[in-house]
Amino acid sequence: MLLVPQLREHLSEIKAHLSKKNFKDLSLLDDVLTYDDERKSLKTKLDGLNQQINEISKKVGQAIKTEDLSTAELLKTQSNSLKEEISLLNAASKANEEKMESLLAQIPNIPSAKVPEGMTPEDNQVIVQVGNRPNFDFEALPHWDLAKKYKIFDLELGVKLTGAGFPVFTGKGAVLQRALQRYFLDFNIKKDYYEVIPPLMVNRESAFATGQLPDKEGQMYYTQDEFYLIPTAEVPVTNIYRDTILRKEDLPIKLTAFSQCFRREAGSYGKDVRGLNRVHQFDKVEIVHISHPHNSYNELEQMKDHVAELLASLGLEYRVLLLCGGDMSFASAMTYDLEVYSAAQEKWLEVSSVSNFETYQANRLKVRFKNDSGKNELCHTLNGSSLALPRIMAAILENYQTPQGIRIPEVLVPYTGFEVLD
RNA sequence: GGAGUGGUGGGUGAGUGGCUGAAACCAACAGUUUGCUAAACUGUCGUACGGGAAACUGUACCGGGGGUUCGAAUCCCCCCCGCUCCGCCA
Repeated sequence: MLLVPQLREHLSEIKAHLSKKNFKDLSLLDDVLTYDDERKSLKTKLDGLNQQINEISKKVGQAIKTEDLSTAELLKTQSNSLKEEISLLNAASKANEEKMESLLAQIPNIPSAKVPEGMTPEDNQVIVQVGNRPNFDFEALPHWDLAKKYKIFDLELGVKLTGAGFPVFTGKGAVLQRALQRYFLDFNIKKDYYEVIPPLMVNRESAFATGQLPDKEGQMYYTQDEFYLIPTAEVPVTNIYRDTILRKEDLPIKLTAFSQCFRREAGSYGKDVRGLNRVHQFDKVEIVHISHPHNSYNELEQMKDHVAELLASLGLEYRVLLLCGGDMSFASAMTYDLEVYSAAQEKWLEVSSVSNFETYQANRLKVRFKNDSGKNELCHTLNGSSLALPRIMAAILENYQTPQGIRIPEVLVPYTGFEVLD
């Protein structure tokens, strides 16, 4: 959520930046400020009335002590008449704040100045493109065909066990999947990330704090115990620091976590969702930073470079996109997408998305640190995938295929124990 | 699932109606001193919002919500969560 004082101070700039995000409803911002004015004036009135009651109550106590019962009775009547006024104002102020919150929740994060203009994926800026694509002198198969040929994963079996979009990894495919998990984690740990294994279900508060609720409720699986299955490890991991005040020296906090991720992805069908391109349950290794506001964009660059290095180490051709305003997510201030080229599908697959949320999440999370003047200040939060497994798996299968089997990238061989998947 | 017990500031923990926004201790921070990777002493030390240029000041908050009362951390009701024992299971 945006911060109202910022909104007040930089209204016209914020409006200008938001239109870059294709956000049309700019009058919402003015409405928020109107509600905020009302909030303040109600608060002032209420505080004054409460003060009066407090003073009267003290006098009642004294009067009773000195056995001046008639004064006490008189004061009680005064207090009672104030109470009616207070309960009216209380109701008004509650309604006011709820309305203001709900408006505020509809306003997306402000894109950073560096975010390019644009509405569609075509407007994203390609920052770098690295690596070579394989030249096949045979007919290259998409990964869903390779999966059948080499028994790597089985989607039909998943349908039997659960439903569409729940792949069952089998044999060497399962080993490769496990190798990827471990390799990614080890790579992150070498770069000073601290590993956690979070719960796969979270409560309502956690889902709200990172912004999954209320807007994306339909995207999450929900259990009878009122827990949400996590759509990404970002949710539990970032929530570790919910409602905390950190010391400046603690920053940045760099965490990594492997988890299964669960997404309902309602209403998506067709070619883009074949094979592992889009599934309901998948594996992902996530990185999360809690950062000092002055350093967060530095850290965004580091995270982006970190993921790029990881992709390069797998020998995959990749490119880095700086997303344009219109293609960014609601809560992000700036996002890099990393994509690998799938030679057999002949298209780019998004395998990581690295974002700086600035204070947008931190405001809900209440993650703060003591700044130099001793005041509590919101941290910035960032996160990214490092990496999402299914599409990496797809890209490895497709790009490393030979007529004899799938070659395993060198860095993974110590983890798989075999060099060719056949 | 059954029974019991409890939720207070960064932590431990006192507090059963006004003198309690909250003792004490620990941690943290600042300073003094003896000078040596430490100890002792002194001081500071919750959060949010409002008013104010500021010093400062007001209000709210003792798991959450409601109620009783002039006045609630303290009494009543509902809900949530933790812990212990039993049961079940890995």
